[in-house]
Amino acid sequence: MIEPLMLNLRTRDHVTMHEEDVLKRLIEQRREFSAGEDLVQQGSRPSFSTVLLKGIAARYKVLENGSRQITALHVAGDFVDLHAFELKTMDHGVVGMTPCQVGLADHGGLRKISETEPHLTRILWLSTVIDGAIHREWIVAMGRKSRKSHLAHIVCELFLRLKVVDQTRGMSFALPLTQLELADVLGISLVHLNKTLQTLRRDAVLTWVNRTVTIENWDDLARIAQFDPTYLNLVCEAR
Amino acid sequence: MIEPLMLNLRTRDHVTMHEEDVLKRLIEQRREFSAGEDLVQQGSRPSFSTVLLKGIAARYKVLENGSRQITALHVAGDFVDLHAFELKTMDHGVVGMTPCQVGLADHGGLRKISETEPHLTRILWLSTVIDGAIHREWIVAMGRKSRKSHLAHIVCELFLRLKVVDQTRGMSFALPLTQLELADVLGISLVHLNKTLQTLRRDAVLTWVNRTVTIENWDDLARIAQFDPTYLNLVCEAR
DNA sequence: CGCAGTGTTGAAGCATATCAACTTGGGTGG
DNA sequence: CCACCCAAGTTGATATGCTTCAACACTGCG
Repeated sequence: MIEPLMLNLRTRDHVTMHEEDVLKRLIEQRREFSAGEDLVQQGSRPSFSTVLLKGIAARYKVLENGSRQITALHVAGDFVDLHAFELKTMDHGVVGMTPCQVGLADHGGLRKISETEPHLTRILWLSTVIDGAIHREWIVAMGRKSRKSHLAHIVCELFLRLKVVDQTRGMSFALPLTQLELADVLGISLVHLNKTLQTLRRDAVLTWVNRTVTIENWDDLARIAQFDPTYLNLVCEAR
Repeated sequence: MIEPLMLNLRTRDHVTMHEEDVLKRLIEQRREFSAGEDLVQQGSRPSFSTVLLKGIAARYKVLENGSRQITALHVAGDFVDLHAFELKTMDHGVVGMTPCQVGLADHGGLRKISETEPHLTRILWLSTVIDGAIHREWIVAMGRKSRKSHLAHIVCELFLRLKVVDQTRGMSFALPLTQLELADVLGISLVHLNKTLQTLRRDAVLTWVNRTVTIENWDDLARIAQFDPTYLNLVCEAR
């Protein structure tokens, strides 16, 4: 089922039953990946794009010295490499942070959609452009926010993105990452991430036990993060 | 004339004469901005997108404490806010780093193109997706590279992007930014940028005098930057 | 039971910010 | 034409943030 994808898209624009049908036929094939497995290899030229249906995945690059930077996190309902339909060659890898179930969208089928379904094409285009907006927000957080603020920002963002696809419970959500993986998101060391996390716990804005984050005080968390959700485009309007 | 835009697009894919005509008719209106002026305001809902035809512009966000982070640099031939066609609301501002000449592409016209010109639509989509690829590369540089490496990376990237639109002379190009502006690109302090720059000069990989950068040793510069141009998609293939 | 992955802690050293002063060069008004 | 001014660049000193190294605690699992 491509439910999460539909929840994701319908948060931003109306999608007709016909368009939903087209997507269902596009994304017939399924695959499963275990945690730590690459969903997409850097340098590959995939003939299909991948929609995450279950789990959490990350785009990443590894540098010469072996350090890794995660450039994006993806949740159910996200295309993890729709841009590959345009770029052809993957300039980064995508790895599962958890066991992942995905759907595959053939590039031939996508091309056909771009020829016959202009509105649906714009919606798909939109979803790549929202990726870009998130990238920009991450750049701002990395460049000009404190690590504490950056971490708070990531939590705020993940909460809202997971809420869209119905993966939150109250103010809690599953965050089955290790601290090392989170450090690779922020671009800091494991030790420093650990200490930064503790400052947020000490401020009583969140807890993170049993791989589950609970936001205890959204307003304070958002204030620490200087979080403004505009960039997530959680607004349904004609595109 | 939209020459730089055509050079930009034709580097990535074949563009027919008909498509060029369509773009010419789309981008009829011109505007001029002086250095330091906003081309696009954060929070605005523009009814057109902006192609930079002359000059250098930057996307940026300003935080509560007044610090600024530049999230992208744009050169002639770049759409600075094509994503606004999809996102509707600008989540960041765009400012001219130099006097800028731009062309305006009406969103109504873009919508029409998306209905009638699928191939051209894919090319425009591609250009937003390349923006995203550049964002990711910046995230990697900010998170996991040394400031020296990051700065070298910016120089390598700008050189290749300017070469595409014929704005280089040999191994030199105009870089009419102040060090303060460059510091806002890297997300570091002005003082530290200055000292980082000097390490590159000491390594004799580049000079920067009279607002002109000359790359004295590309191989060393690229090695310091760990620069791999794949992400710029400087490859002409059918999209 | 022991092992491996994960989380936590403290200490030492390097990287970067901040503050403050000084230099340089081009532009402008007296 | 000179004196001045201002923006941009440069430099050194000090303080803070962050990394690295190393050790130890906890937990789930074979």
